[in-house]
Amino acid sequence: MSVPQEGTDRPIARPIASTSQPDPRRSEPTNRSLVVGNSSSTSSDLLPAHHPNKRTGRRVLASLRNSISARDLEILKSISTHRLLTSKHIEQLHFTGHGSALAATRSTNRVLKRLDGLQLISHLDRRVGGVDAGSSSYVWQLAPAGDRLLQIDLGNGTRRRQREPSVRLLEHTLAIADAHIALVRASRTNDLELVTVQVEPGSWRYFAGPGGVRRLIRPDLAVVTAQGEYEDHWFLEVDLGSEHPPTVVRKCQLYEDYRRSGIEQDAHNVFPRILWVVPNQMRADKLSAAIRSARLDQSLFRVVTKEQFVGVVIGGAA
DNA sequence: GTTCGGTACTACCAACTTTA
DNA sequence: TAAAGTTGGTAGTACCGAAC
Repeated sequence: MSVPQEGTDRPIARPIASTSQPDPRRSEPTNRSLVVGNSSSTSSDLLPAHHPNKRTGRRVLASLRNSISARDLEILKSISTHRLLTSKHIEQLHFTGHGSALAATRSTNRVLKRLDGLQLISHLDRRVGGVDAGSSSYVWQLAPAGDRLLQIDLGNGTRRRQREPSVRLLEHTLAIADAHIALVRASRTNDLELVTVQVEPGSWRYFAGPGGVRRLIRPDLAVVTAQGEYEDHWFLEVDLGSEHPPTVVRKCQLYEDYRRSGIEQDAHNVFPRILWVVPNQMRADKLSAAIRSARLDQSLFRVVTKEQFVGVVIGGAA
């Protein structure tokens, strides 16, 4: 669902489902760059100048790169993109052609164990508290070697610092991955066409606030879907029920400010609808009431449960 | 507290596929 | 063609929540 720019309520390439909302565009965009975290340094630059294995390390990584399959590399890229993924996430993304679900799971675990053995990935220790009952999946992250290998492959030089995530960050990161993979699965069943999905930090948007102050909105996902003749733009905010409604309202206000900048409309002719994905109906009612009670453009926001979320995206203009 | 059922994961083995 | 790698079936362990 997209909110059209005033005066140009349809995009150039494709008609867009839209709300009838005036668009008070104001300031000229002063900063439309996205933060992608790239730099021009090479992987050998990542090692200290005095490092005794500065060149050997790169050769080992190059050898590793040649020894792993294309699927292995895609798995590393997926983990890098999301920072943290469970075994089940990786199975749903990369192990879809197996004879049975059990076979897919087994194959997934074998491959992950092999990549773990190569020290390209590592898993967190937490395995307790799965869905309803039972153990939860392993949660995987790139190991330093896996990170460097990807930088070589992608020609980037920025490494991510390895650290144990907090429980809150872990849950939020995995919930975002859940949402992304739910869309991927829907696209596989032809329920919708997934045009683009940007995760953080690619989903971030900078804009100029009052007085030219640089401001930033950080959607969890920036998604463009297509259905038939229509293309829908969304900013997804995955809510775990941990933020107070006033905090959510402040974020909504920030989205309205960004909309007034006109940056998104200049790029796409439309402004995305902001979709809050919440854990249950009670939370949905609470956030909806908070947004209603604030001086916000109601048509810009939609609050849905995680069970309703894919259906709403498929519905587009719903 | 015990039992049961659900989920995730692993080990072993056999069959199949790929590669040198 | 043989070795190596991959895949799938079966059986088992570990862990947790729910029911009793």
